[in-house]
Parts: sequence; C-alpha cells; structure tokens
Amino acid sequence: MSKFKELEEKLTSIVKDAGYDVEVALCQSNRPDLGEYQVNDAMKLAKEYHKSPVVIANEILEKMKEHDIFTNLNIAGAGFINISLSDKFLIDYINEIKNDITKNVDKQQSKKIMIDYGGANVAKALHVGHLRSPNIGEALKRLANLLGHETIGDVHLGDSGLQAGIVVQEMKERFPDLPCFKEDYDGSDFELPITEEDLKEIYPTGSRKTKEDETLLENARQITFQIQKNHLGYSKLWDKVSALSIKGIKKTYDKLNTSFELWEGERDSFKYIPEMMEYLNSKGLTYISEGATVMDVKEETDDKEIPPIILQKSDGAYLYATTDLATIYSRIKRFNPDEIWYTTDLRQELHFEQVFRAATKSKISENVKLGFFGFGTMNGPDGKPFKTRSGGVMSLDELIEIIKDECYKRINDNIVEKENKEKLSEEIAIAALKYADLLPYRATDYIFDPAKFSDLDGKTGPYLLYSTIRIKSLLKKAEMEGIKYENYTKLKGKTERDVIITLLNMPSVITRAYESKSLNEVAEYIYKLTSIYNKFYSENKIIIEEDNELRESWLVLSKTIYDTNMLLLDLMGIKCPEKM
RNA sequence: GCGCUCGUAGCUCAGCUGGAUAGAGUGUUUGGCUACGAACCAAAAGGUCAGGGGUUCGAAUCCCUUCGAGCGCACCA
Repeated sequence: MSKFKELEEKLTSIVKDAGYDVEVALCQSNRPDLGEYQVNDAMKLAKEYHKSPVVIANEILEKMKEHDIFTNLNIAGAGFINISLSDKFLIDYINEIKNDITKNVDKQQSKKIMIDYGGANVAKALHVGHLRSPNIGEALKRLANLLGHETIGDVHLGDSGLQAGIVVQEMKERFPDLPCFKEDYDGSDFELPITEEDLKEIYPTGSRKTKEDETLLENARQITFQIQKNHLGYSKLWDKVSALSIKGIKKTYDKLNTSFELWEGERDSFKYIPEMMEYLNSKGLTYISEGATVMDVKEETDDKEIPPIILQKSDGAYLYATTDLATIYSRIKRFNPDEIWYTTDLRQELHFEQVFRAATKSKISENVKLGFFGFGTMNGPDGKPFKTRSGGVMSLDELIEIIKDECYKRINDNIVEKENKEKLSEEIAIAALKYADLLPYRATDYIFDPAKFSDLDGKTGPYLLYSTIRIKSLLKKAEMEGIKYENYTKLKGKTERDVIITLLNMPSVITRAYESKSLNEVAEYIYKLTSIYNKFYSENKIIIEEDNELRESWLVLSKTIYDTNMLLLDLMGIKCPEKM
C-alpha cells in the first residue's frame, strides 16, 4: 500500500476513534499558509450527527495530536482541519520508495482487459484524426499494467469497408491482367504490382471516381460485398493489399510508441458471423424489418430513442455493428476477458451503446464488462474538421515531420552528435505530440493546430524530457566525481518539502486516472512535479554543497524524481532520450 | 423533434465524488547564465466561471431555465 493511502486509512481510524464513521479523503490544501493537507469531513459529519462542525473538528483534532506524524494542526473557518506532516514522516517516505518507485502506486486486484484502440483503415493513410486513439489507448493499457492488470491490445483495423471495393475496382482498371481477375482463378499466389507509395494514391483516386460516378460506386459496393462473401480473387487481392498497407500503418504506430498484441481487423470477425447469427436467431432476438435483419435493443426504462441494431442489410451485406458484435463474440470465446474497453471518437457512442446492449441482451457478453471511453472530436482552429492549407487532410506522418523540423532546429550541436540529430528530433517531436494530446481531458473536443504541437516551451513534452535528462546528467556527474548517496536523512528547505508532498500525492493521481480513463491528470501531475523540482534545482547547487548529509539527501531526492519521471513518461508512451 | 458533449484569463486548456482567496501554459512587461545543461528559474498584469433562478453552512461543480457552439439519431465505417 502506498504511503498516501496508509495516511488516509490512519486518518479514517483516528476519526473513528473520535467516534465518527467516515472514510477520510485527504486533499492537498489550497491554503498552504494554513497547512499542507486539509480534512473536510467535519462539515459532512455535522449534519449526520447533529453537532456543530467546529466541535466535531476539535474532537478529531484532539485525537490527531496523539500521533507524532502530524504537525501544525489547526482548525479554521467552518470546520476545516488543517494538517501538516512531520519531517520524519516525509524522510521515511522517501527512503521507503527510493529504490522502487512502483511502491508509490496502489496495485489493484488483477483483471484481464482487452483494449480496442488504433482503428486504422487499411489502404487509407493515417491522418491527424487517428492520433488520439493510439495515444490514449496505449496509455490506458500501460496504466492498467502498472496497476497490475493483464492487457491485450487489439488494433482492430478497418478492413471490411467500402474502401476495399474501391481499391480492388481501381486495381482492376489499372491491372486487368492480374490472375486474380481471371474467371478461372485458382487462388494461387501472384506478385502485387504496386508499392506502399502507390497505395497512398490509389485509394484517393478511386474514391474520387466513385464520388463522380454512380455506377462505379455501386460496383465498388458489389465488390465489397463479394469480399465479405470470400470471393476467391477479390479476397486474395485485398489480402495482399492489406498486408502491404499494414506495413506502413505499423511503421507509423511504431513511431508513436504504440504497439498491439493483436493485429486483427473487422474481417477476422467474419468467420464468427454465421455462428453468431444462428445463436441470435435461435434466441428469437432478430427479425426482418424493411428487408434488413435487425435486433431491438431499446429498453423500457429508456428516456431516449435507441434504434434497432442492423445486423444484415437488405442485400445481405454485413455492417459495422455486425462485425463489432461478432468481434465481441470472438474475443470472449477466445480470450475470456473480464473487461473490454473501446477508445474511439465520442461520435461513435450511440453505435457502441447499441452493440453493447445487443451483446448483453443476447448474453454474448455475460459477466464481461464492456466500456466505451470516447474522446473529443478533432477540429481545426476554426472549429470545423481539420484541413490543410491546400484543403486536404494532413497525414499523421506529415504532422510528425512538421514538428520534427522544429525540434531539429533547436538541438544544441555542442551536446548532440550530428549523426544522432535526425533520430533525436523525431523522439522529441513524438514526445511533444503525445504530451500535447494527452494533456486535455479525454472527452473534451479537440482543437487541432499544428502550431500548438510545435510549441516546445512551457508545459510540453520537450520540457519534461529536458528536465529529466538534466537530472540524469546531474546524477552522472555525481557518480563521476565519486559521490556516494544512499539515504535521505536531512530535510531542510521549503521547496524540497513541496517536492516530497507532491510526490506523496502520486498514488491518488494514478488511481483517479484509472477510474476516469483519462491521462490528463497524470500529464498535469508530471508537469507539476517536474516544475517544483526545477525550482528546487535552481535554488540549490547540489554537487558543490558542502554539507555532505544534505548533498546526499538531495541526490537521493533527485534520483527519486528521475525514476518517477521515467515511470510516468513511459506510462504516457513517451521515450526519454539520453541527451538533447 | 429526441439525445449526447460543451461555454472558465487575449489564446489553448485544468479545476477530482460541492469546500476556504479561481489554476496552469502561452502571449505581454520585467529580472536572473564566463553554467551541477537557460528547451530553465523568478516577478507583475490579466476572470461578473455565458445569462437568470433554485438546492445549503458553502456552487465553476448539483437541479431547472434562457441564449450560444459542436456532434449523433436504421441499411457508411
């Protein structure tokens, strides 16, 4: 258990000792002149026990005085109990966590969680709108792991949509002699006559044509349907195009430090659809409406309209909801998870609510908790969907390049060797991008502005990297000068106190982030911790400090902050280079 | 029409299940490096928390309402 939680439990028992039953929630004081922490429960208890809050606060205070970990106890205002912590408590705390920073996190009972994030579309370039899903999903996965859960990340590629038909149609026009287009095609292998580079242009071109020509659109739909039904030639071609496309997608996800345990897609759920449909039919849950096979998911208690879920179009083709439901079916059958999480744009909330309801109602997902954790829509500075200056959509790779250029310019040639500048500027750019993306609350709408990501001063990824690297460099210097540091023994300044108090709050930040499935509080927290440490750093000359005991303590504290930063950066999926 | 998410400093955003005097970054003005790494530190200025009502010891936070913005509502994904 973390020291913070220990402290809360101790307070709860003290309050109980005073004769009151309440779970104390400790919060950092917003009146630092009065105390480091505040306990606000006296006011709540007042109503319950029909007593004056100040009287209750005094009774609790008397009990607190019996413990030597508290100092400067006082009551103010309506019944706020202000407490500060003794030096000894804080010194002990640092010594407890200094060798294993994960002790500063409250582990949970382990569950198996599948996380569906990524959502790249095969044969289409990843664009800026695809940034948040991998960032948030990957961070949530790492957060779950930190808290002791087992996770399986699934990229869940969009590979069964209309783009399949469009691309195959366009390929047919360009390369009509490919064996897969022959009447008597036997399924044998052949060489794909295009490169990754070509593919980037094929879909946009094909898409434009279908928009201009109604018959081409209809034809693309037909081909898509044929692929769903496993048409030998089309399916083979689409498989090959997918494989090529996935290579590129993987490269971009790699850049973003995002990885998946499963590289499956909508098509992987196809083989479960007939079985699932049969199951649903046998339960009498489906019916035909206007030619389509649908299932009702509305409930008596609804105060809003929930349309039925469409499982099969009137022409027989399957839809988004079908593959998502079949995916749940397959995941539960194969992996038996405790929970499945989805991280997509919030605009898909209704869709997932329908799918979840269908899964629950049909008992496909019995005993499995399905969670939708949507994020805000990404818009341009004008509040409308983002477009580049030329009116197009900016790809994720383009965005990374823009930020990379800014980072490159700022790298100090005296510190970084020329041959490493390229790689380093990419690492810093990714840090800038990911941190800026995780900083706002998950569900708030997102204004996308390349200038915002290119801003490298202040509350940014580069600031965190710079500060962390600087501590690393300090520790290295101490090592080179043969300075040993083992224990934290002396607490002298106010700023050091603030650093330790901030560190003490970490477990509650991590736990809340997990509960809200949003990393913004973690992002905010690492900035706060780093900036208080930086203040401490600028106030003191650690290496040349003459008081050996103080110098040793400062180095231990610095190492602890370094380890914490590395842990939290990793949590957010940000790599920290050696120097910058 | 029904529903969802919102409206906080010039700009971009925090503000946890209601707690004391509203918080950052950026921008503006200003001070600090012949260095434990200045992509840093410090200071100033900047808000009728969209408007109005209600709930109570106490509201940016909860409820109602008006105005405004974005989004979603059966064969796209």
